[in-house]
Amino acid sequence: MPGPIQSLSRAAAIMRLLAGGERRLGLSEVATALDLAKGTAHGILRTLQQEGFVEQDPESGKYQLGAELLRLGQSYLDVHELRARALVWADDLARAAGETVYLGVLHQQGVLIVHHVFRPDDTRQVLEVGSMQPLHSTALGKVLLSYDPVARGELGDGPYESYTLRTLTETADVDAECALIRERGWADSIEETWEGVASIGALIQDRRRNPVGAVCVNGPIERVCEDGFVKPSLVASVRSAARAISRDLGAGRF
Amino acid sequence: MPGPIQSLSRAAAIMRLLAGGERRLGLSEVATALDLAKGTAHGILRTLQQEGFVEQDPESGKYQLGAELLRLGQSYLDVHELRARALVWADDLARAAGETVYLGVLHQQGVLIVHHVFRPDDTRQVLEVGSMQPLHSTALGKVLLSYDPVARGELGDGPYESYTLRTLTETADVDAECALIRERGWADSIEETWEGVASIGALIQDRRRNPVGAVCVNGPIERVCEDGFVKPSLVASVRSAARAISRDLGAGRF
DNA sequence: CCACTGCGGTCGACAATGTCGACCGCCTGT
DNA sequence: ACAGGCGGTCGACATTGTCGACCGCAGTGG
Repeated sequence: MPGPIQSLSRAAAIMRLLAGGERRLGLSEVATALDLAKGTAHGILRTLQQEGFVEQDPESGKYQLGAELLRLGQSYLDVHELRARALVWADDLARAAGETVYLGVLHQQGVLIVHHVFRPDDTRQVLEVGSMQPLHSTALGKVLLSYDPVARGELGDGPYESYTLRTLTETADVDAECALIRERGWADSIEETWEGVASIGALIQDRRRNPVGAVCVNGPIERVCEDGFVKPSLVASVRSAARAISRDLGAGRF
Repeated sequence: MPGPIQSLSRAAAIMRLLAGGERRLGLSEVATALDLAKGTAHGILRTLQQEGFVEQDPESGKYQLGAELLRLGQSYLDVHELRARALVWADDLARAAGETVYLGVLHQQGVLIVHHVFRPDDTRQVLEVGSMQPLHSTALGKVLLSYDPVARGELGDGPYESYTLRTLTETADVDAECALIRERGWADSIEETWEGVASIGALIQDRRRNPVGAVCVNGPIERVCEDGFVKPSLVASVRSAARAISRDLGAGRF
């Protein structure tokens, strides 16, 4: 049965729609947005609600995502092998670098953050686990673009979204950058996504040498850079952390 | 169409199954566990995989939960009104009490942790957001049991699971405890779930005075208790935080 | 080395199933 | 009081998901 199950795809589309709009959505809004008959949308929403994937505000009748998704998302993290192996290394890296550490994997057209170590002893920070970052303007993303053909395929062509003056928006520029990254073995991103923020990333491979994710350190440009370039000592720390995690995954038998 | 959509319910069951077993599951395992034809299970898994809810280990062919669940789970938190309003109050409470703070809502037969403030300046701790706690042996759970008839209904009767010597396992004992909680307006749990750990919880209501969740402080018995009882000052802090959050939700118009 | 057994995956017939659009009652704003 | 919008229901229809037999492969024990 090589066709996807229609009702399931539609249910997924509804959940993505609910995740996208920051506010609750009514039945009719959902139906028209996805071009479904109201009855059909209602049947799907009813089932999703029953299963806990969607909740309905009893006052307004509008729908939002449900708690079961949080629970299952947590289960995803529990099983995630890369994350489990990387926990301790990421911690060490954050301590050594004195900066925030992210661990990301390719997901659809972006990088999904699966682990986040707060910058040691600093102000309050928000946990980024579960959020997405763009492929073409972050260190994590550019690492994956450089080594994972699937990631490059997902990105496609055409001008990419610009976040700052330094964002690379042209296909040719990004591809050239990726060639450089492959050559030297690490990626950086200096104010390409957020003003004042720079990061350095490196690849994580599994036992078959397939790219499975990336680590990066992330911090204010004043602390991460020197004379306009990222600090070599930080690059070394990130690369050695990435190698350590890869070895832990079984890629280390050189 | 008052019947749930079969394929959707089955897909949900598959995801729950994958979330339950800590290891990856094969197609046949899934099919037999849920009493489905292999072809049917495969169709559902294929669709779930395509949508990112399930991933397949290309080596072994076995299935596990997918990254999209993490992303959607995060979106759930983003929209969650109770959590958004409670963020700052929970922080204040943690600082004032010097202990871990949890924020939980009823979900199925347990309490789902939707926010977790780490104990201030202490050792490394694991984030509990997304995990579940039992209803009958935690401060959060007993608060919800006492005020939310739905929670009481979900719990059912019969001896409950015992975690320590102090866990209440009999229906009558739990109900008596809940009556006491309603009378005094707060719940505690001293070593009823984990040895050496005590917690104090209070109810959060929305603008229509419906129970929507609970807050608690949680810490080692030596710091939370005095002479075998929880410290009154902590009780006061928790209750005032719960009132503050409720007021923020619109319940405060007395 | 080769049956054998288990796996994940495919196929096509069948009818159970989800879909559709008209309809209902309710609430809100006019 | 009315009109217009909402969420929700209903029943006929045929599209759609389901089923069980089948395929090729990999590991295994004789």
